[in-house]
Amino acid sequence: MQYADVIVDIVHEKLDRCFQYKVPEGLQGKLRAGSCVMIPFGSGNRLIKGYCVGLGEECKFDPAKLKDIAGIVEQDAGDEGRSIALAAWIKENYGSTMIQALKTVLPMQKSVKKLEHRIIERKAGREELISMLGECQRKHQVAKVRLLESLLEEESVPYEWVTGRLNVSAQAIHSLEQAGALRILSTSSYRDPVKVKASDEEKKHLSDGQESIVRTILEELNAGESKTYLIHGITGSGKTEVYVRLAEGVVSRGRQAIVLIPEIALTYQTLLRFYKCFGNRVSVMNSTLSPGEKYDQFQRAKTGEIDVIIGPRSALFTPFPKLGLIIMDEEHEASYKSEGTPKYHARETARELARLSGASLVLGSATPSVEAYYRAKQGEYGLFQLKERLTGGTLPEVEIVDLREELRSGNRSIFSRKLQELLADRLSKGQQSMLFLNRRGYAGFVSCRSCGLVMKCPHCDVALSEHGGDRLVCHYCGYVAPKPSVCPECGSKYVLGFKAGTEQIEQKLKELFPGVRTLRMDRDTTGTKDSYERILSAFANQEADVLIGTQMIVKGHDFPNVTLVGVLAADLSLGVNDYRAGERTFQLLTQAVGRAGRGEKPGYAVIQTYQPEHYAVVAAAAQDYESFYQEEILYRELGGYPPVHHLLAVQVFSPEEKAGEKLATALAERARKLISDRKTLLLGPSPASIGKVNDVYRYVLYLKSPDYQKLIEIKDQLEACLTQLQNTRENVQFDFDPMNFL
DNA sequence: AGCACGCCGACT
DNA sequence: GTCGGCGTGCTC
Repeated sequence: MQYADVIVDIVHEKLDRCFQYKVPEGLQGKLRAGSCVMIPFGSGNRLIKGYCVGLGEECKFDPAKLKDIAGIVEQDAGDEGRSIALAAWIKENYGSTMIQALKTVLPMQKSVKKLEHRIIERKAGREELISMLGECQRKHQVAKVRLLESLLEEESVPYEWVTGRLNVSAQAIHSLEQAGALRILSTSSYRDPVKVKASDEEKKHLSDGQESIVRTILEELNAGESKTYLIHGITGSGKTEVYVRLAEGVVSRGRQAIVLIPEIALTYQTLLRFYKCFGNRVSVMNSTLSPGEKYDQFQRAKTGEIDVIIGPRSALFTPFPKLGLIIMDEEHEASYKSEGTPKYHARETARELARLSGASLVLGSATPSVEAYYRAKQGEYGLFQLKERLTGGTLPEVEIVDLREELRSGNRSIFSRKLQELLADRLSKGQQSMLFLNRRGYAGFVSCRSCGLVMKCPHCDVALSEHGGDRLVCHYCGYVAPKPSVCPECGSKYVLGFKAGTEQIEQKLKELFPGVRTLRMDRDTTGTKDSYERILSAFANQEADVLIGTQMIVKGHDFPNVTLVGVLAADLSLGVNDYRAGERTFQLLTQAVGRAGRGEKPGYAVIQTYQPEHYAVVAAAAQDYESFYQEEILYRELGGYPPVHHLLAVQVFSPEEKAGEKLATALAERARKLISDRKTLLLGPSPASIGKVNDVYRYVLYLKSPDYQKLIEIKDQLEACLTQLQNTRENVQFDFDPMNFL
C-alpha cells in the first residue's frame, strides 16, 4: 500500500500541515510529489483541492481513518503547475520539505485572509433591521444581536472585525444573510502603493553598447531561446536604461517581466524610470508592504493587470501568466540568498523559473559575483560589458595607505596623515566626506586587560559588544547585561572595550576637528527603516560635513558634493574564515570608492589597510574587476571552492550538546560511506565557529565536490537517514554553497 | 475555513 | 422534554 502526504489548499494556519491519504490502485505510479489532487476532506467528505508533498510506504496515522485520494488534477503547464514544479525543484536542490518549498513559491497562502478583504454590508432597510433586532433579542440570539446593532450604527463593517472582535460565528452571519438582512462583499479594490502617472517623456538615447545589448537579448528571446546574460557595467553606465528597454520589448510582445532588486537598495530614480515607461502597469513590492498588499500585487499579476513587478527576492514568485524576462540587478548581493528555509539562491531559482517559462534571465552588476562571471566565462551565460560612464563625473583618484607604515612613523591615530590632510581640506572648502568602516567579521568585544577574560554571552558562544558605555549586548540573541566595573574573574578594574565602531570614529574625528558636523549610520542608529532614509536625506541636504558608517552607506544614493571617501581598516573583512572574504572586500571597496566624485567636482578616495598588497585591495583601488577575478578564481580553483567546486553545509542544531554532537557524527559516518569518488571530500563534523546561539548548540559538516548532483544525492540519502533516526529535538538544515560559514 | 458535536437557556 | 443557537474542536 502506498500513502501520500497531502497539504490542503485551504487558507488557514490550523490546516497548514500534512494529511495522509491512501493512494488507490489506479493512481499508483501517476502520483508524484507536487501533484495537485482532489481529496475528500472533513466530515462531509466534501472534495477539495490539495497538493501531494510526498509519498511513502508507512502509515503514520490510524489506518482505519485514512481516505482515498479522489483523483489527480491535471493542470498542464498552467501557471500554478509551473509554481509547483518550481517548488519541487527548490526542494530537490536546496534540501527542504515540499511543504516549505510550496510555502515559499505560493506566498499567498498565509496572507489570503487579508487579501480578500471581505465586508458585511447592510442590505435591508433600517426599520426592517430594527424589527429583526427585536426578534433576535426576544429569542436571546446574542450573536445576531451584536451584529445587527453594529450594522445599525455603520452601513458596513469588515468581516474580520465581526468574527474577531464581535465573536460572531460564521453560521450566525450566514443565517442573517439568508434572512436578507445583510450581504457579504469581497472588495478586491487594489491598493496601489506608489502613485505616479505614466508620462510620455522623450526616450533617452541609448549608447551603442546599450543598444546592442537590448537588441541581442530581445532577438534571442524572440527566437525562442531561454538564455541567461550577465551585464558587467560600471556604476553610471546606464544599466537601468537597458533594463527598462528590455522590459518594454518583452511587454510589447505580450509577455511580462520581473525585476529583482536587493533588499533595501531601491533608489527612487530607478523606480521613476520604470513608472515613466509603464505607468500603472508596473507594481512595486517592498518590505514595508503589508501581506495583504503583497497579495494584491500577485492577484494583479495573475489577472493580467500589470506587466512588470519590481521587488526583492520574493518578487520572483509573482504568478505572471506569460513570463518573458527576469532581471536581477546588483546580482552579487548577498540578500539574494535566502537565510530561512529553504535556503534558496534567487539567481539559481530565477534560472530554473526562466527555463520553465521560456524566459530570459538578465543579471547585472558593477562587481559581478565570481559565480556569475565564471559561468559567463565558461560560455553558459552571455556576457556584456559596459565600460563607459554616461552620467558624467570621473573615476576617483585612489590612494592606498599602508597602516603599518603609519605606525612606524609614529602615527597611532585611526586616521592616516593623508586622510587627515584631505579631511581638513574638504572641511575648509565646504565639501562633504564619507568615512566607511569595514566592520564585517569584527566584534567590538570587551575584555579584562589584566587577565584577558573576554565578556561572553551566557546563551551564545560569542563575545558581547559594548553599547552606550555601560551595557553589554549580544548581537545574536539580544541578551543585555550591565557592563561590569571590575573583572568577574580577577577583580581588576581594567575592563575595557576594544572599540573601533562608528561611535569611536565620530569621537576621534571631533577631537581632531572641533566643530565638525557628523552623521552616523550603522545598525544601532538605524533602528527603524525611517531613520535610514532620514540620515541619508539629512546628509544629502548638507546638514553634515562627514557621514560615518558601515556597509550600508556604500549602497546606492548619489551625493554630488562628496569628494572624499575614506575607507578605514579595509582588510578587516579579509581576516574572516570564509572563502568569500576576498570577493566581499573587493565589492565593498569598489562600491565605497565609487561614492566619491559623483558630481562635477573630481573625487578622491583613501583606502587604509594593513595589507596594501592584497589583490582585492589593489584591484579595488584600480577599479579593475578583471584582474581581481583572475586572482580570485585561481584561489577558488586551488581551494576547491564555489563556483569551481560546490559545497554542502549540513547544520545540526540541538538544545543538548552531546545529542547534537552524536547526530552530527552519525551523519558524517553515513556521508563518508556514500562517498565513492576521490573528488568528493568530507570536512568535519565540528562545532560551528559560533558553537551556541540562544542556548542551541550548533554542529556543522561540509561536503565538497565538483559535481553538484553528487551533493544532492548525498543530501537525499542523509534526509532518508534522518527520518529513520526519528530524532525529535535535533534540527538539521542543508545549505548549498553557503554565504556564511557557520 | 467549514462542519459536527455538545452545552445550555427557552418554550410547549 | 425538546428545540435551536452558540462556542469548541477536528479535519487524514
